[in-house]
Amino acid sequence: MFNRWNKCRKKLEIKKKTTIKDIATLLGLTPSAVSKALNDHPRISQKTKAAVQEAVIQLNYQPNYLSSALRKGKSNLVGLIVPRINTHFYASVIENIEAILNKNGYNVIMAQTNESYKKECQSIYTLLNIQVDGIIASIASETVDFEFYRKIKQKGVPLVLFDRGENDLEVDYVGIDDYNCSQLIVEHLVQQNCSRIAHITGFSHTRIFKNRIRGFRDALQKWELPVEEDLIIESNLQIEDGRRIMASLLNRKQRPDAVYAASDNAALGALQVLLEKGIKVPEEMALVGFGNEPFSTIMKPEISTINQFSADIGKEAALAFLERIKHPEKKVMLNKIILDAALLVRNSSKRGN
Amino acid sequence: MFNRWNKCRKKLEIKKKTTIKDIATLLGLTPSAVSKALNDHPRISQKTKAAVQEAVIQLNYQPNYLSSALRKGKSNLVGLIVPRINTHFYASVIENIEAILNKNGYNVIMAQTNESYKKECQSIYTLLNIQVDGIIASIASETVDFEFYRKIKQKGVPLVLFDRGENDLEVDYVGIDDYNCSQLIVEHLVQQNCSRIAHITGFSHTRIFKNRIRGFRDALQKWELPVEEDLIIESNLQIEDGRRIMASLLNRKQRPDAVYAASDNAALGALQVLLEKGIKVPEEMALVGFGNEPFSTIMKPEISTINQFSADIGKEAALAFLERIKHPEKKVMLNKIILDAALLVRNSSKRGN
DNA sequence: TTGATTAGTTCAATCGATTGAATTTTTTTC
DNA sequence: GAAAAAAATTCAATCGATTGAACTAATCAA
Repeated sequence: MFNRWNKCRKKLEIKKKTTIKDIATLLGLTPSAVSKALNDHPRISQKTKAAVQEAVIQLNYQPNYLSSALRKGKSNLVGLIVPRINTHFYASVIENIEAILNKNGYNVIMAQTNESYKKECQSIYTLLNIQVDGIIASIASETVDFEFYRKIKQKGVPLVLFDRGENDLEVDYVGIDDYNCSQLIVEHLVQQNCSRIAHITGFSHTRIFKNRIRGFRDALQKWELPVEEDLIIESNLQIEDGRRIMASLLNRKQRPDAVYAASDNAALGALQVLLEKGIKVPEEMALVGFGNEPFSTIMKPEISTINQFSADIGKEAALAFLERIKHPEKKVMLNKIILDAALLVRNSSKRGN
Repeated sequence: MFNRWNKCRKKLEIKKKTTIKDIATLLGLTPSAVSKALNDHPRISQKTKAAVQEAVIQLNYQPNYLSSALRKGKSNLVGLIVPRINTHFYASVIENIEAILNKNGYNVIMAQTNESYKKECQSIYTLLNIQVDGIIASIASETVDFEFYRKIKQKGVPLVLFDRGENDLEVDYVGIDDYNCSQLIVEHLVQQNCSRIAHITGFSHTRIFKNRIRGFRDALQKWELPVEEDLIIESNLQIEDGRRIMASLLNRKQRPDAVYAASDNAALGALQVLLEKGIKVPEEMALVGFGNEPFSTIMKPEISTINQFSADIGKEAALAFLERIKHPEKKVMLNKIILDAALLVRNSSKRGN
C-alpha cells in the first residue's frame, strides 16, 4: 500500500527528499563529511562547513530524524502521561513542559489516561515501544498497582512524576506540599471563626489526597478542634459530587460552618447548592477550593483556593527530566521537588471580622 | 555522553534490549525469517511463527519502532497543531482524535501555538522534520499567511484542518456551519422579541468569524432588522474583552437589547458586567455565547450557547486523515465535512413570552 | 529417475545518518 | 627536500528491521 504511494510520488517527482548524499554529490564530498559538517565536527574545515550550510539551504534539506534517532539510540521524544488535559492545571503544566523540552530539542508525545488504569498501561507500553527518551507522568486516580511504572524504570528510561506521585517508585517527583496546604487552609478558616470544618477529598489511596487529609487532621488537632470522621468525605471531586455532598451536609442536624474541598470543581458544586438554598457564603458557610482553576473567580462570591503554580510544576518536571538525561550515571532514587503553593483568600471564606 | 550511558548500561547488564537477532539466535533462524514471521508473511510456516511468538514473550521483545519506521518510510506519528488546549472544545477534540488514531496504530504529537504565527511555523517545521505521517491542525488566530501549510502539502504529507480552516489551502476540513449558527441565534433572539442585537466577534480575518458575521448580517436582513455596523465588534474573545465591550455597549445612548458573543468566554465577561450593574438578563439584555464550554452552565442565569459537538469534530478529523492515508492516490482537494451544531437555549436568552 | 512445484528460508541490499579508524592532503619543521 | 605533524576527508561498519530475489529442501507429477 505504502509502496505504491512512494512509487507514485517518485513517478510524479513530487518526492524531493534530499539526503546528505545529495549534498555530498553536489559538493563532491562523502556523506560522512557532510554529516560531520552538519554536526560541527572539529575536524571539518570552516570552508566545508560553510559550503554544506549553503547546500542545505539550496536543496532545502531536512535531516531524517528517524535515521539519526536510530543510529544515536535516542528518539528525542518524551512521553507525557496525564489523567486529563481539560483542566487549567494540567493544560498549564503541559504548556510549560512542552515549551522547555522543545527549547532543548525534545518533542512531546501526549497520552491521556482519562483516569483509567488500563489506558495508562497501554500508554506506557506504547511510549516505551516508540522508544521515548523519557516519560513524565501524573498517575491516574484508578491506579494502585505500579508495575507498569516499574517497567519504565527497569528499561532505564528516565521517569519523572508530578502532582500525582508515589514514593515507592523512587523516582523524581515534582509537586506541592499538600500536607502544608491543608494546614494553611484550616488555619485560615479557624481565623475566620469557623469551628466545624468539613473536608471533601479525593480518593484516599492517592498520595496527594492522603497527605491533604493528614494535614487536615493534624491542623484540626493543632487548633484544638475535634476531628469528626464523618466530615471527611471521599469523592471523585467533580462538580456533581460537590453538589451531592454539600446537599447531604446541609441535611445534617449539626451543619458544619466551613467546607474545604480538595478541588475547585467540587467547591463550585458546593457553592452552587449553597447559593440555590440561599445560604450566606461565607457568613453561614465558608468555602475553600483547591487548584485555582480560572472559573474560581467567575462566581459571586469568588472562591478561595490554593494556587498550585502549575507553570512552575511543569518547568521543574521538564528540568528534572533534562537533569536526568544529562547525568545518566546518577543513581535513580526518590528525589522530591516540593514547590511552594499559596492560599488565595477570596470572598467565599473572607468573613469580615 | 549518551554512549557513556549505553556502555554503563551494558556493563551493568541492565540493557536487555532484545532485537530480532536475539530471537533468531535463540531459534536458530535468520533475522529476516523472524521479521517475516512477526509480520505474518505467507511464506513462513505456522510452526515457525508460533515459535517466534513464544520467543517474543520469553525474551520480552519489543520491536524497535525507529528502525522499522525508517525502513518503511513512515513514522506512525501524526502531528496535532492546536491554538490552545485549555478550552473544553479543543480538549475534547484532541481526546477523540487521539482515541481514534491510537486505535489505528498511530501516535499523536501535540503542538500548541498559543495563537502565535511564529510558534505555528516552528511547530510545522518540527513536525515535518520528525517525519510525521500527517498533520491535523486548527489555524492560529494570528495566521494570515499560509505558506507553511502549503509546505506540508508540497511534501505530500496529508493535512486535515478543523474548526479554523482555510479554503484556499484546498485540503480536508472538518467544522460546523458557522453561517447557519449565526442565523439560528438571530432567529432565536428575534423570537424572544429582541430587535437590536450586538455581535461580539473574533478577528474578522479568520474564516469562521467571517462566516459568523456574514450569517449575522444576512439573518438581520432576513428578519428585517437594520444592520448597525457599530454593533459588530471585533475582539480576542477572552473574558476581559467581553467585559470591556459589554461595558462600552451599556454606555451608549441607545443600548442593544441582546448580545451574541462568538465565544462563551466573551459571553461570560459580558454577563459578569451585566450582573454587576444589576441589569436583568434576559429581560433587559438577552445573551448568547458560542461553544458550550462547561462553565456556561455554572452562572445564574445559565448562558445560551452553540453546542459544537467537539467529539464529533475530533472523530471526523481523525477519520479524514485515515481516509487520506488509505487512498493516497486520491487527488488532494478541498473537502469540507460540515457537521451539525445546535443552539442550546438557556435562561440567559429565554424571555418568558 | 528426472523435472517441475511449492514451501520455507536465507542472502544481501536498503532506509539515512553517524562515528572511530584509516587514509590522504596540506602544512610545518629541520 | 625529506620527515614529521597537523588538518581534512574518506572508509566501512553500525543502528534494527524490512523485502525482493535467490536458494534449498521437500513434495508431486510424469
